[in-house]
Amino acid sequence: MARPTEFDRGQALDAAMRLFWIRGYGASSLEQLTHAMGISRSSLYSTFGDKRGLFKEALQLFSERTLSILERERCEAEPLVTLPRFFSATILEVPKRRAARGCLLVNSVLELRGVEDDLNQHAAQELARVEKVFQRCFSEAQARQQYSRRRSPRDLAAQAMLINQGLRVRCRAPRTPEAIRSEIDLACALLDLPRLASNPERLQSTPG
Amino acid sequence: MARPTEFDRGQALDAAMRLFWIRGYGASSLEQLTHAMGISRSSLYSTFGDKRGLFKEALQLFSERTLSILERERCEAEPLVTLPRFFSATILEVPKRRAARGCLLVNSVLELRGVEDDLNQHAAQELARVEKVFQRCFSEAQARQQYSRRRSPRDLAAQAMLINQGLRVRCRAPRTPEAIRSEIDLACALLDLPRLASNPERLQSTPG
DNA sequence: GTATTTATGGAACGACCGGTTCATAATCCG
DNA sequence: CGGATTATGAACCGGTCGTTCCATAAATAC
Repeated sequence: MARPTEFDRGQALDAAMRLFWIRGYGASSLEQLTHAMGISRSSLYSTFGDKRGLFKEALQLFSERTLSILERERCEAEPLVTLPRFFSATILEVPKRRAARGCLLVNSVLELRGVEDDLNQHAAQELARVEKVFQRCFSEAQARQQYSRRRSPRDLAAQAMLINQGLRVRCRAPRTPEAIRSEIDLACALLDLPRLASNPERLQSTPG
Repeated sequence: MARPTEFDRGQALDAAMRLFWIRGYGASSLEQLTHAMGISRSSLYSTFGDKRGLFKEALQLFSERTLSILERERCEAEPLVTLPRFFSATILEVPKRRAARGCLLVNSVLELRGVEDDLNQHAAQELARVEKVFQRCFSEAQARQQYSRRRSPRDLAAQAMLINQGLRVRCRAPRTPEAIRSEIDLACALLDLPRLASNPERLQSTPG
């Protein structure tokens, strides 16, 4: 046998994902990455291959976290409130700095088109997985007679994703928390979904 | 007197804007910029100051072009169809490659947050000017009794901008023209705006 | 203990970055 | 033509990029 790895692979990947989330792929330098991850360049390269490999895993991690939040909300309450609660959970009920990161998948789709097209496709595919969960929400809501059947779940999910992406763009622009809150309400109204309860926002000031 | 400038400042700026539009700010190197603009580094620096200054002017140029398209559509037809026609003019009735660029302002807001915050603010401000025109469209449509007064023009403009941003994200993801077309229809439906006529898409294959 | 295997930190790589400098080319004025 | 002025291209700057390499540290097997 031989010397065991000192760092936690999952923790290191988590830190890398957070940096990519804030600064994007291109603007995250190796020095910043290794510093944030708490490991050396050689460990990074032996563990994740190269910067692109690390980024792919970060995209995957982000996608799975997002899907798990979405699935949790979907199981905890009626399908009709899944999306509003998802918006709230990922935008309002997080530290302000974190909300300003937007969505790593959306950020990556925009940054990498025409520059790193395979990474762009990777991000777009993961976004499609999210949209599929949106679709299931509308499908179940219609089955329970809680939502109009005028449109197919597929179209509704596309509309929801359109609005979700709009919200993630808004998050990256400088905006007050009240403005964000108001835009989430407007977003829910567009989709004929119930607005959030009056005070679900447990905003924290701790960085994350 | 002295030696006259050889290149056209406007043309050079236009070429720079196009490169920023495709590759973003960070991924556009000085070498690529000077090559695209057809001028040398010294000319670039004596004319535009530095890369940031050039980018600011590019943002401005893009914003004014966008606003002029929007104003043109607003004057040519009823305010109710301004937005659908704006979507069509900027997404459908352009070469495929150009549509894939999305919107420079949206791209910049996402790329530069936390990296170049003043440039990010610059882009966000220009987006706000676009939203103001959206607002005027809804205001006029309501005045002409062509649109419900249930919401204020301000809220309606915010909703329209949300959807506009969503569409610009979609444009940067790999999608077929038919899918894009369908999403524009879904976007218009969300806003209770008339869908586009059956065949307004004069798609070109020439690069631009 | 010794041999073996693997992880680690840090130095070093070539390439390219944005930005600057400067000698030269090109124009106009007289 | 000669002199003044300005645009231009190419070389150069220090710095940073992503990546590779290697000597060393740390663990197990014998």
